[in-house]
Amino acid sequence: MSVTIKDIAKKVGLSVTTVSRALNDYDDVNIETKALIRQTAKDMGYIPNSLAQRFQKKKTDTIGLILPTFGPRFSDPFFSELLAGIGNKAATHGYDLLVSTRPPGEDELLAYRQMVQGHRVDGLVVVRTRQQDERIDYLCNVDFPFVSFGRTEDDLDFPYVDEDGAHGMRLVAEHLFRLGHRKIACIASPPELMFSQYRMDGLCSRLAELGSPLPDSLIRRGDMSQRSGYEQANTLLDLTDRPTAIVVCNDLMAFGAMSAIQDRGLTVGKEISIIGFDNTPMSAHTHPPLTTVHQPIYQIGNMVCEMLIQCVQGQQPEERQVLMKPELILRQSSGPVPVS
Amino acid sequence: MSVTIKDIAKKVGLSVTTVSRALNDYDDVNIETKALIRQTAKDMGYIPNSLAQRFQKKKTDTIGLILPTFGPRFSDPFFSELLAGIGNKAATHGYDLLVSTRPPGEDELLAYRQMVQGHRVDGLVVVRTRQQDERIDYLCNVDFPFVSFGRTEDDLDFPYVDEDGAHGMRLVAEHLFRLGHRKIACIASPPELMFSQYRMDGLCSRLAELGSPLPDSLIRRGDMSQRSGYEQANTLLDLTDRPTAIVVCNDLMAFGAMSAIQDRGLTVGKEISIIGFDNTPMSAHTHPPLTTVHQPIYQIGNMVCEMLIQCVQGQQPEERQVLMKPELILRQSSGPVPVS
DNA sequence: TTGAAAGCGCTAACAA
DNA sequence: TTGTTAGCGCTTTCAA
Repeated sequence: MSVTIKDIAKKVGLSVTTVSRALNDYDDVNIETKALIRQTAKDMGYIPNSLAQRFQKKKTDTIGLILPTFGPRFSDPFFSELLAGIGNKAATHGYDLLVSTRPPGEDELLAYRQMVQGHRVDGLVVVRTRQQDERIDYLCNVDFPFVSFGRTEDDLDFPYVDEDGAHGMRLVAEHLFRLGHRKIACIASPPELMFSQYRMDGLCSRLAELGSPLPDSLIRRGDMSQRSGYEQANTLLDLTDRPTAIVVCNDLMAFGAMSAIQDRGLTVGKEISIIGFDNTPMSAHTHPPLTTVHQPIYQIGNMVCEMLIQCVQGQQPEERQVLMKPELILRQSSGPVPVS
Repeated sequence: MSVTIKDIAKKVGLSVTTVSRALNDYDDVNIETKALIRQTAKDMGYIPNSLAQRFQKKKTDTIGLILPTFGPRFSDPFFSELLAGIGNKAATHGYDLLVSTRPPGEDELLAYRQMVQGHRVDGLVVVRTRQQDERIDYLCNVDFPFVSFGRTEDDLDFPYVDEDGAHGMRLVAEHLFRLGHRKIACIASPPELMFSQYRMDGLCSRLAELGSPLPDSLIRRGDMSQRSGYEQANTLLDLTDRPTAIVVCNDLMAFGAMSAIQDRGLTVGKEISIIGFDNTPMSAHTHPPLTTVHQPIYQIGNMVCEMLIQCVQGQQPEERQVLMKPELILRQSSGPVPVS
């Protein structure tokens, strides 16, 4: 089986304590002894049993992430990029990443409990925050280290990174208004998701300020998938007084909306403008390319992870609550209102 | 701090042994005693310390996955869907998923060593196999449980799931040939990836059989990203004797290729046909929708995970090597060769 | 049906 | 500079 420090101790004729100290580079070990032990360990192919180490230290050197995935067809580029951002940063600090995928609901909170109370991870990343977020309530309650991507409604004082969705949408509103659009519709994301609220707030308030408020009759709700973007766009296109622009709360639904428009022989960016949100890599490569709001997901993953590791190691991150200013990426899916 | 079985033992006035046995549902415990203990445990909010359990049992109930990600901009829907397939299946069996992201190279193998020899996981999933795959050599050598998604060149006898890429590409070749295309080009994926080889073999051999062999001058290599699909397509479009169809080895590059064509004012599916491979959710929503080869990634993730868990638990999976037959999905990006 | 005790591999307080 | 010893929380053998 595996080589243990006991084996090494036996081989060199010293105690396990000394071996342990030598391997952990303590400086109360004779320098030659240390060299001998370390060489022997290497020769014997010793690799510490991390199960034992962790048990003993009560640290897992692992951070957890529970992805809220609905249904089997989960493939939002959002998550894979976030995962990479978190995972790569974790790796540079010697941390592992433990991932579960659970649909929101009963089971989800259980997964959090198991990670926390089962001592499976040292800290958690929470993503896709909701208005009243039981996950965050729980983690605050048990005082477990976590950092979230996103805020919540009741402004608890926990560390987070978020993008300023309201600001992003204000840019969108101004852009469309400047292009002359006055019949603007919107396909929103699920209202319980916190970012939906910020984005809608920004869009509605800015449009109202500009004197072109968004009527309820032109608001649709989708589930963030292409399919639902497609379906919701169709209900808007069926209206007798069709909108000239549709603001879509995430790129994926925007792609679906574009198909719906094109299926009717209309030209995106001419007859109808479409604006997305996320700036997924795909958005630069649709036809026409999609005007959208950039969200630096990979960097956000990096930051969240960095902050979490600081928390876990007992330091206060210098910035506990970060709000990133998004940027509007102009492409060809949005254009001047058509003269008709 | 956390509740331990010792606390429960104290509370009910029994030994830790009895508590442990009651909680593990041994049948040599008085039925009433058992009920009392379990109820008490629940009341006290006991959750076993998995660190201790695992250390003791020498099992982690965790499977590992190391994603070979190049560069920071990692967002292939392929991985997120595979991850969901593996993760969800793992969860139903009570297994955790430990994920690292490493670019192929030195560090990557080290990550494997750490997972294996540090007892961090009970088994591993290997993805994106390469021709001579050191990861697989290593795992075979140390006789560690693993299942791969993909085969290797030297046909070692290890468990895998793969899709029959050669077959998929044969379908593509036949489809284009039937549509009258004779000037067919190809944007291939990196040659060291095993699936590239199968796909190219299938494409080239079938086209040759049909009497329309693919000349080297019409083969390009990309890195699987949209950007590189765009660039490589441009080099093909610059040719004086332009191809009438381009077969692209993955959807992402196909999307890029479509943009390149459209940027020149050409119509995809009319002047030039494009065929992808993967059937990512996005492919149904491009304009025009992409003809592609379906690869059931989520299900493959499920199967790989299922097989691995069987291996880990010491059973032989009934099928050790699974090859799935892909299907051609006809959409509007491919059409009859233009009359010119 | 229950309990005492050993031990998993490692670290660390304390003693020598 | 080194060794002795205890202990992390749990399972499991053995004895009662």
